[in-house]
Amino acid sequence: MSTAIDAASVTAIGSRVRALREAMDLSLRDLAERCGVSAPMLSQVERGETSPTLQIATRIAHGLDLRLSQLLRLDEGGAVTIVRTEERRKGPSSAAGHRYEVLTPPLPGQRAELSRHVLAPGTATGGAGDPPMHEPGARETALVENGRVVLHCDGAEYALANGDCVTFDADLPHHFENPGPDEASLLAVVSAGLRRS
Amino acid sequence: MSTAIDAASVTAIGSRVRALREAMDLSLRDLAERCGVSAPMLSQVERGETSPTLQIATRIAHGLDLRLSQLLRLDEGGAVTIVRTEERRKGPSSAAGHRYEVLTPPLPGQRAELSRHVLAPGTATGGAGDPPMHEPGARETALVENGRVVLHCDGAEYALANGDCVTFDADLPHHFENPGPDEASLLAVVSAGLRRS
DNA sequence: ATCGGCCGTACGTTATCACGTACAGGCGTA
DNA sequence: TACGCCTGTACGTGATAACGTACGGCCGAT
Repeated sequence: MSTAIDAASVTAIGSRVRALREAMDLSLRDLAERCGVSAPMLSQVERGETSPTLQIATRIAHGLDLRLSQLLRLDEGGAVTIVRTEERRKGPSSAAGHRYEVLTPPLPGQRAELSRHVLAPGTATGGAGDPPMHEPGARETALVENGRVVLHCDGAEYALANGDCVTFDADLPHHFENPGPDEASLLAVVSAGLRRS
Repeated sequence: MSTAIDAASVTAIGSRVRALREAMDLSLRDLAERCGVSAPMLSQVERGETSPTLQIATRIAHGLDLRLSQLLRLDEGGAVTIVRTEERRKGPSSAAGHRYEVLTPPLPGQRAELSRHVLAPGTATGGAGDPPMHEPGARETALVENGRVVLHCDGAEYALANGDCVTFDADLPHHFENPGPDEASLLAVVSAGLRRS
C-alpha cells in the first residue's frame, strides 16, 4: 500500500546519503568504517536498491555526523513560502485579554510554528479555546517582546522579563501569565506539531 | 558497532509508536490498516523486538499522521532553559552595518535557534564572518520586525515588508538585504543545526 | 606499458524482517 | 455460563536486508 510514495522517499534518502558522503569527501569504505555498515550495503542504499533498517539507517546517519531525523528531513517541501502581514491566521479571540496570531504557513511539513501572543494585564494563555498543550516531543521557545510574563511549566514558575528567551518541553502542561500592570507580548516558536486525523 | 546506542534508540522508537497509537485511540489492527503494515509487525516494532525498514517505518509514521523525521525526533532531552537579555550571545560584529544576537541557549539538543538581526540601510547579511549557509536539511523562518528586507534565496529575490514571515530551505545559498532608507531588523528561526566533526 | 592501489558494484550466503495464520486473555451481551 | 468480539502476542513461511568476498574500471607511480 502506498509503495510508490515509499519508494520515492527511499531513493531520495539514497541520493541524499551519496551527496552528503561526497560532500564530506569520503569513499564508500571510509563511510563504512565510520558507521559500521558494509560498503556494498551503503552502495545499495545510495542507489535506492534496498530499504535499510532503522538500525542501519541510524548508523549511516551517525557516520555522516547526523541524527537520523535530520537525515530524513529532506521530505517536506522546499522552496520559499511567504505569509504576508494581512494573511496571518488569527487565533480564536476567545479568552478575555489574550489574542494571538500564527505567523508561519499551515504546511504539513512545517517544522517550526511561529506565533505572537498578546496578553492584557492579569490574564493568561490557556483559557478555554486556546491551544492548550502540545503533542508529545514538542518543544517550545518563547521570546518576551514587551512587558513581563510568568511561565508556568509542569508546576514550576519562571519569571521572565522583557527580552528573555525560554525553551522548554511543550508536551508538559504549561501556560503564560501576565502579572504586571502593563500589556505583554511574546513570540512563541513551537517545533514539532503533529496532528490527529 | 555501537549496537548499544542503536538498540536503545530503536526500542525508544517502539515505545514512541505505542504511545502515539494509544493517544490516537487506535488498536494495532486499526493502525495496521491505516498504514499498510501487518499488526504483528507493529507489535514487534513497538516492543523493540525488531528494527523496521525505512520503508515500513515511513508507512508507520504516515499512519500516525507524521513524517518519519518527526517520529524520530524524540532524541534530545528536556527541562526549561532561560537565556536572559544580558546573557545573549552576540554574533561577530564583523560585517559593517549588520549585527545580530542569538536568543536561544547553545544546547546540543536545541532544535530551533532563534536570532535577531539588525541591518543598516544598504547592507546585507552574509558578509565575511557571518553565518553563511546552513547545514543540509536546515530550514529557516524569518519574521520582519522593522523596515523592509529582500530575501535572496537560490538566485531568486523575495521582497518582504514589515510583519511578513518567510520560510525556506536554509541549506540553499541565501542572504537578507536591506535596500530601504531605514534600518531593518528581523527575527530568524533556524530549525536543524547539525554539526560537522 | 605495467604494476599497485583505490574506487564503486555484482555475486552468493546468512541473518532477520515482514507477512498470514492461529492462539490466549479481557469485556459486554445473550 | 457461554457466546461472540475485540485486544495483543507466538508461530512458521517466504522475502529481503546485510554481510563477506571477488570482480572490472580508473588513476598515479614506477
